[in-house]
Amino acid sequence: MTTINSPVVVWFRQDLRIKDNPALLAAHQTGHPIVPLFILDEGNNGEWKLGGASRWWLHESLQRLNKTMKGKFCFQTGSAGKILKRVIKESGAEAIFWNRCYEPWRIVDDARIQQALQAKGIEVHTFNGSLLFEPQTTLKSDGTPYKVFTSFYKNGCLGKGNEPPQPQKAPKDLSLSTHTGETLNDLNLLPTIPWHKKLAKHWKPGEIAARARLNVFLKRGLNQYKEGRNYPSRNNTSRLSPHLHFGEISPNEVWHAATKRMGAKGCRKDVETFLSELGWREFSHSLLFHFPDLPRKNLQKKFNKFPWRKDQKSLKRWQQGQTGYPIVDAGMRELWETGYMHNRVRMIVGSFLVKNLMLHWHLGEDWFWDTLVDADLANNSTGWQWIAGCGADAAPYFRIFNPVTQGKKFDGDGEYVRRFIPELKKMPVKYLHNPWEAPEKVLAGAGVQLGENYPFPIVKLGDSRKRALKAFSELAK
DNA sequence: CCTGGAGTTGTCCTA
DNA sequence: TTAGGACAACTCCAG
Repeated sequence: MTTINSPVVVWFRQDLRIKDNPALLAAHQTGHPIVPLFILDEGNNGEWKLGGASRWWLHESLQRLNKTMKGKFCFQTGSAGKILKRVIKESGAEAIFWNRCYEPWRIVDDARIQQALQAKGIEVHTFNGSLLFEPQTTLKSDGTPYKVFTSFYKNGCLGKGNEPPQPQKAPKDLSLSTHTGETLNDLNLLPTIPWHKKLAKHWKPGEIAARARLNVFLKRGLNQYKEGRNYPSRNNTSRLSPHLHFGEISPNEVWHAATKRMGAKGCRKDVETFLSELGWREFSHSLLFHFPDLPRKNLQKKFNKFPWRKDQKSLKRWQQGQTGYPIVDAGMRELWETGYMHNRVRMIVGSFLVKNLMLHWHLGEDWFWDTLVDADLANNSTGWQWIAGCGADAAPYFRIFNPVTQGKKFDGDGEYVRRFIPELKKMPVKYLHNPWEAPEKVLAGAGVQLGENYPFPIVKLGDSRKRALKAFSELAK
């Protein structure tokens, strides 16, 4: 850069933080004033437009980052390529910094933008700000990508004594430069009907809240994590997923903070299990990178002829938490109410949709995409392919979750179901997960009238299980 | 190239 | 009551 005092641009995307943000740090170290920029570019991501819950989170997160930046953020809407060119020209910037993103359309678009800017003599500096290890660096010795988690994790990214980088400090005394743009509200991220107010009751987006969440988890959730993470009414899961998705906290920071607890008495297994969840995040991103069709195409081709049913009515019931299976309905209502669902329950509702209802995994994937605050292309696609059994390292087809067994096992006292299904609040625990089997007297005593204030099961477990097993086993032939 | 062990999270039946 | 095996075969991966 030749011109003294010419600004540099930092293009923020899924790295909405100042600590351990390599692009921001590098820009800061140039000594030039920084134009912090966010572009809402919805033109190039095909059918994966930001979901409703994600839009709310993004709005909140940007608002907080803008505050950290003393209100100097430059917001823009439109084509990223065009806007970058314009902002760079208008501001007189000679360099731009960003952290890389991994959605297939972004990889393509970013490469194009980088080339175009460099052709104009602009310095472009890009960094890894979102992953412990980037997907192109973790390959088998024959140069091909891993398809099995355990090998990927143990021999791949953590192989040969590899350790994720230590997090870097937040730059002090940022020198910021204003550039005219739109306001945050102009991005129109919030819905017109204020349904997002309920999300705000359960979540606090932003970097400060993300770090606070991490600390609460380390203090209260990590102990007994390995066991406790399976029980949806307990507070053992980290709930860091949306913070990680939007880059409000870096995986490096989370990794090293958790690793420090390894020495605590009896905590080693818990820490290891938690770290492996970060490993799954890496694995998902690796799969998406190497198999960009992952969100829409069965990784195992033989699934292309699977006889998915078409049944709008059942889909609706599933979405609304009206299937008549309490643990499934509680999960779907948790999702609608809070923008989140406990991991074990995600598997239960997923298995139910794909196996018991035999509806296409894309339908579940789409619904999660729209309603989850942690909606993430890599994690969402990998998860649905796994539960449908068509992905890499997938669940065997005969692994069909029984919602009653799962409910009794992992929500034995029914606390979770009662929390999200008030109409079953008074059901005795013996019939809470299978109210259709309760004697009339018990139902009446609990104020439950099946078919009136809580539905009868929409499918029979035994029959639908057999139907799925048959369909899945026929695929092999 | 060959070989053998293994693969996140289940369920159901039988003895 | 509980523990073990069947469920299916295939692909992946390391040596």
